[in-house]
Amino acid sequence: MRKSITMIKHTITELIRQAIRAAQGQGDLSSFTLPKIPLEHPKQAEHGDYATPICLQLANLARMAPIELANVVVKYLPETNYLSEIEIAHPGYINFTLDDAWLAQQVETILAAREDYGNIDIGYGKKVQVEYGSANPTGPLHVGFGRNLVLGDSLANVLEAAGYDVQREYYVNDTGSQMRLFNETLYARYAQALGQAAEIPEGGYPGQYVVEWSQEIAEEEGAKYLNMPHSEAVTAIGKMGLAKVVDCIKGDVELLGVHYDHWYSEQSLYDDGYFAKIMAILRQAGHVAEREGAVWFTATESGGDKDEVIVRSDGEPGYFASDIAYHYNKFVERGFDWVIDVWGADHQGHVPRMKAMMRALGLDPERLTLIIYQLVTLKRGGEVVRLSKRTGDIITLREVIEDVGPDAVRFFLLARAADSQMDFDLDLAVEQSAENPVYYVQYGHARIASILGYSKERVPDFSGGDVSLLRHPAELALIRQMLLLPEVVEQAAENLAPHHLTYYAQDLAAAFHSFYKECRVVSSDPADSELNKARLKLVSAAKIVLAKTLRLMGMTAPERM
RNA sequence: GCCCCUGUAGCUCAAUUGGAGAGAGCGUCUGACUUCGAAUCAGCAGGCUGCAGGUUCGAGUCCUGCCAGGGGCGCCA
Repeated sequence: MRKSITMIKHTITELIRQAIRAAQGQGDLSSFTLPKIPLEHPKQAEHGDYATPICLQLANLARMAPIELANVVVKYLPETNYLSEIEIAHPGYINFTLDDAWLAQQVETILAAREDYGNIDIGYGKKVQVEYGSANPTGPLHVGFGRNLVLGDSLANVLEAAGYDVQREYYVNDTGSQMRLFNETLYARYAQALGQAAEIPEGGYPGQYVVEWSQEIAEEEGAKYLNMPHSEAVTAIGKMGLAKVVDCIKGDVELLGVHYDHWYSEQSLYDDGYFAKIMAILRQAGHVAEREGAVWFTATESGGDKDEVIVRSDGEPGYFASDIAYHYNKFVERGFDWVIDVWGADHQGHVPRMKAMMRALGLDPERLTLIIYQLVTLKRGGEVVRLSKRTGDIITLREVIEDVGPDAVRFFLLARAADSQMDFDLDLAVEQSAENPVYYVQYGHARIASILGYSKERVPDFSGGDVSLLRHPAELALIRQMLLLPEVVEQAAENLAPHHLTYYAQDLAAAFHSFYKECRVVSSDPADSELNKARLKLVSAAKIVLAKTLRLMGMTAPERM
């Protein structure tokens, strides 16, 4: 059973709310409705662990100077065991400092929570689907797609920790014109492999991998498809090709530690009747129009920026037809409360139509979130690498992972906000992978494992350790960092911004390394034996928090490196 | 031409969503291994947050106009 702990941040926020209400009840404050109470971490340590600027915000509403208001609020704040100091600072901040003894005690809380530490309850078990990756199944994954995978996968981890019921899905675009081109290419390569003269089609896929797959098919199946009607042969070979591509992609994502709950076939939307269903719904509601021989979704009437073709004049449904059916399936058939799609910036123009589609289907557009991340620019030694589909010159995710390592790739791709453009310099990535901050974090974890190993003979049992002995500034600083994990999870979940984890991970590791330098954990001095036990508890807790943070980012927590 | 994203230290990026002297990593420079891992620690230097206005008690963050970069504006996905 999944557990979660109450965040001290929320406890303090609630304390402030109660104080203001109490002051209003006693007539010391005029009555007004309370906004959300902001509580932040002051940048300077002398301002305490938490601070609220609420009195600055309420000054107008309360018709009082901020500093007077702060005085009133503080008067109504009850005594607690977790705050050692509450002070009012100019021009009206209230600063809170956590109590040292209370802090030390939190080590026990973390040890008891184990891998559940960091889990919070803001999702209330809401069913959410995160759809990410979803590259066209026409070849191995390209490096740039790594950002999509890492972003989506880490976000899914975070939402899970935040208490959502998360499903991870890969949408396999196994139909449409790109797929047909791929199949035609595959067939041409197959014919070539059997010594026939064949040209790959205009706009086809010239990559070497297609040649290899066709070769395999030729070896496995022989020449029988050469004697079939062309379209029949292409369909049959395409089916085998698709299986190979999907296997290839599954292998690629596996290398990054990405595991999907579900691979959803676009073709199945047509086979299972969802497309027919949504067409009937849209027609009945008057959201389609026929013009120029095509069937259009009149998005402009549902708040979209322009109309979109559903069925092309050649009778084939377009990609948007699938998108409508797919999302209808997600919300109505599969019952997701919330769907998050992770898309590259090259699809941003499509967002307003998706929202219009939601309205047309009678669904709340808020239930669909499109995360748009900026595309990765590939560089090699400072020069932009232009990828050419025409020449088949692509750089695969797999080769970069093999050069740099999965953890370093994940950390690098995760460490920026989705809105931030980023360059991926292949030469630099290999050169600098040894300096990747992920190793700094993992080293912290391995170091603790090493300490615990070292202590086994000298301090076989530290379960009776008294954490109240933890009073050293470096010890308390480490505990303070550990206490932030639930807040980071909350922040990352609320803003759909898993990149916060990478910064937190470094701060946490820094607090540990600093503590390690300052405080001897396993000392040979018998006078320190009780302190040793307390510190072994502290580092055990730190190991839990580091491991959890790494896991949320989809990285390994090594015992040694 | 219109729409979306971005512009912060030499480089790559953060900044709790409008809060207190704008912070990290890399790089530079100075120190620290004779007991638990130096893949580490302690410290120095580095800024007119692209430019100009505006809103606000308070702006890197919001508004307007410029400048620069990326992406989009297909019966491709």
